[in-house]
Amino acid sequence: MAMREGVRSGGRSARVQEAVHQAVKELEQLKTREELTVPQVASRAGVTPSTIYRRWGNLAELLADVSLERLRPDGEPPDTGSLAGDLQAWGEQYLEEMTSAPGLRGLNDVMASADSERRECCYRYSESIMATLCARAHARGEPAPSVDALVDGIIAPMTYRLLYDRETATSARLSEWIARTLVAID
Amino acid sequence: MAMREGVRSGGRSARVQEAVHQAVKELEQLKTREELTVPQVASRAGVTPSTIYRRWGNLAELLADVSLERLRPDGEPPDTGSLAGDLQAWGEQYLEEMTSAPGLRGLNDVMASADSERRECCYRYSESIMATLCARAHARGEPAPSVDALVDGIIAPMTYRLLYDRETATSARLSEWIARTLVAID
DNA sequence: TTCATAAAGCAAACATTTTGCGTTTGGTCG
DNA sequence: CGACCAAACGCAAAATGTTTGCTTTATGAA
Repeated sequence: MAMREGVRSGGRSARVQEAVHQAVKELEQLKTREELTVPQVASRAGVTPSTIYRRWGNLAELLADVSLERLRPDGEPPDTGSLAGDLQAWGEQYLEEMTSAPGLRGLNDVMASADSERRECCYRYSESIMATLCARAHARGEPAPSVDALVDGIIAPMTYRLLYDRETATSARLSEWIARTLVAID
Repeated sequence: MAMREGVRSGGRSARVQEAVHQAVKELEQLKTREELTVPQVASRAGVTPSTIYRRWGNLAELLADVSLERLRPDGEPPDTGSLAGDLQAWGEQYLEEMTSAPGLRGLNDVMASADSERRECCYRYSESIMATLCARAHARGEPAPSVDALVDGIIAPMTYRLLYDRETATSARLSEWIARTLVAID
């Protein structure tokens, strides 16, 4: 009875998804984005191309789907004892991830996807991390800006620089963004 | 002698480029991005597909190339008498452009391009506008932040919200970004 | 176990992309 | 000005990728 929209969750369907994702991850390391094709992925995953086309639509969506997983934060950000410290620590690690070849490709794959929901998903990841750090600050009795202010003051310039002018996405600048954002607490 | 890299600038080459760009602009209004194909564009431009493939590589790059033109600022931003006013006026107009269907598509096309140079180009457009407004402020004897501070404080959150959470890219928020950025002048 | 149907396989039809080769045409230099 | 070289284009065949109709498999619920 709990069947809604007729989506299959377990068994073969899940196995195929897993195999295809795995195949993409493996092939990404052997080939550039340009020379990666759906038939290749299908063949390595032991699946027919039509399965991939019917499920993901095209290569861009498949890649975005796989990359979104990689972009999802996997653990709690480290607690350094202060909001500024937490932001710096988390930001530096994020910058490092995103300036690496796979991180950059992941970012691009998500940006290239026609499905805007995926980008919103990235946004929500960042938002939830900022909320976590904010909550921590409050628990410590530390004054903290709103989550929106953190997103606008730190996430936005960091992401903007990563996307538009990679060279300037540095941890030195990160410090400035943090400082500016934290002095402006109402 | 002024021939560098052997790129053709005039004559047929330019005519073909113009025809292809024109064809893309026309077809964009009749079809969605999904149903637009290289052969279609070629046919409407009176050109063979192979010409397009050899020159642009693929549809994504062609669309990004065309969209980059649209994104280029075409005139001087209006002078309102104050830096805050200039930023608000320019920003509102930019937001309006970018939340429209063609503006959004243009933004997406550039983001989907594999060529990062195009994104850097967008960055430079914004940077030069901020520089213009800064120079104006200086001429008036008004205190003004650095261009980088304006980019990080205003362009970045505006672009970030446009890309990741369109609903929140509003002129009300723009006012906040401007206020925050201008009070922080060193 | 049985049943209904979502999802996968298969293969043919279809569309797009690549490529080799001959032709046109800018830009430069004698 | 006229000849030359190479870039860019056209054409068409070949290779490759994508879509689609139909059949088969196997999940989840009764």
